[in-house]
Amino acid sequence: MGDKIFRLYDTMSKQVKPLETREPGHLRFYACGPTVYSYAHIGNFRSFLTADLIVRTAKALDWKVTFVNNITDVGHLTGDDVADSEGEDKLEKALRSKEGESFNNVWELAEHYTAAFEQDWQRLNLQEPNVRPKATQHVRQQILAAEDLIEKGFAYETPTGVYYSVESFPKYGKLSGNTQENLRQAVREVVVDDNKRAQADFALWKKDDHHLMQWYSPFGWGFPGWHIECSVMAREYLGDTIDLHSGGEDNMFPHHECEIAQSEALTGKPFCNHWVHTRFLQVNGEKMSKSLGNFYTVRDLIAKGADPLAIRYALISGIYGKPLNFTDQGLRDAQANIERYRKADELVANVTKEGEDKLGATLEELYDQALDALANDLNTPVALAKALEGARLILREGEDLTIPSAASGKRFLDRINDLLGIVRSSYEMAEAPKPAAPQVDPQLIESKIAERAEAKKSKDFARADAIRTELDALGIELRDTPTGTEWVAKSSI
RNA sequence: GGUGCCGUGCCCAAGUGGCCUAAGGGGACGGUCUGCAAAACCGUUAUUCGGCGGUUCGAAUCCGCCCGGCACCUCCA
Repeated sequence: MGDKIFRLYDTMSKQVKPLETREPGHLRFYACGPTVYSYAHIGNFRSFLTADLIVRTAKALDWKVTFVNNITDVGHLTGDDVADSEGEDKLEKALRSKEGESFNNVWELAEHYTAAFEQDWQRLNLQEPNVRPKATQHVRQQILAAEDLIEKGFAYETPTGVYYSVESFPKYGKLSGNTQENLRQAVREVVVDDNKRAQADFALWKKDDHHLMQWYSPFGWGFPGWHIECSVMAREYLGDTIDLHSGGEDNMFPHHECEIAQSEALTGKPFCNHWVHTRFLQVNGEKMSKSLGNFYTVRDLIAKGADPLAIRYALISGIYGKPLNFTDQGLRDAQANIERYRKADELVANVTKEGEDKLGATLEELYDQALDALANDLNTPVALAKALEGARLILREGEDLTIPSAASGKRFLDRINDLLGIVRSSYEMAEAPKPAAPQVDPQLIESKIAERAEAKKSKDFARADAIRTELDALGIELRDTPTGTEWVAKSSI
């Protein structure tokens, strides 16, 4: 099994190629994490889910994985107005905004959103990274890197900061397909800083003694540039050359381009052998934006009654390299599928019938097909189709499911869950397991169900149906099963 | 202007030269089950792949042009 090939599209070479590890069977993987100035939205998580599926696939191939996902808790600049001079800090801006009013300072704000991010991460059932380093805890290394780059002739100091000289690194632009000539032309319209040698030069350190987050450096008070944190943290936890680096498509330029320039200038070695970028998520066929009102955070959707695993399912139902259209209908589709897995999972847990194993061989084959699909440029739709086919095979047996078949079924669901994370969450949810319908008292529901059972017993079906209709209006759906009546809260999504 | 991704049934979405008269899900319709429902299960639902040309024995898949969507080009995953 260890000889299976894991193919992924590589942005640098613009082709699908085998993911290779410098140390056989050990993947060193860095995924760019969030800037913690607000709650993560589902588009952020589409990108993190790509990383999660890569980790899961690699593990399923029996690789060892060292996975690093950073937290950017330094504000940097909003860049909406002036990019590299006096732009506004994102954390500072968030601190002043309405939702920021409850924080005493930027540090508390960053901590709050970091904790929220980690919670969302777990709710969507992503596997924990080996290291989740924070930019603020690596400022010293970032300063040292800036000094080192000056010494090596790749950077220079000005009255406003320390800048990387793009012209000193001829490969700059290779990842994103930009030429330095194009960048010169594009940048000229946006940025004006006469202290910089070339306008495309980017900051390693910003001098600013008014910034809410500032540190002392040989260059005076200030804060590090955005790109240097990833170069420093990737090197610290994964070494000079890493196997794989991922991020959203917007990270291609400038962020990853700058990382390459910094890291390779620092070490003289190749920085990364394989680049993966996730395409943006669209919502109802449009760009997700606050002004269009189609901007969803993970917690908003959960608060509206969406099952976290359904959100996960919906977000991985398209290939990472293509735009994916997220719709309410898509979320409901996902919900229906998640429920099927839950049903199958329940079914295999309670079996008493003796007999043959009728499912083992077929399920084994389906699992292999699902894994093959993921190993083939992370083809999640095919993997999900195979997984669902297996779940249906289990459900089809129903009451006839034998103990050996159920054991095979359980093994299948366990392995599918390790691979795709859609059967059950690895994390204990502190919140109520039954989402939505918080306004309905469960005791009331139970008493209504009991009342209805009496009515049914005395063949008063009109009364029974009336109770069912009554609860339905409250958002409670009844299901009569051989073992009694169950209820589910209807999702409001 | 430069650099990429994409356009498949009512909706979402695989497939990227023959196994495609196009996977899978949702929806709809029919059936099993049920007092009736719901859930689950079974079945039906694209001779066609944005448009027009071309290459080829053969194209949704390759090439050209056109139309449409998305992204990046200094800090939004």
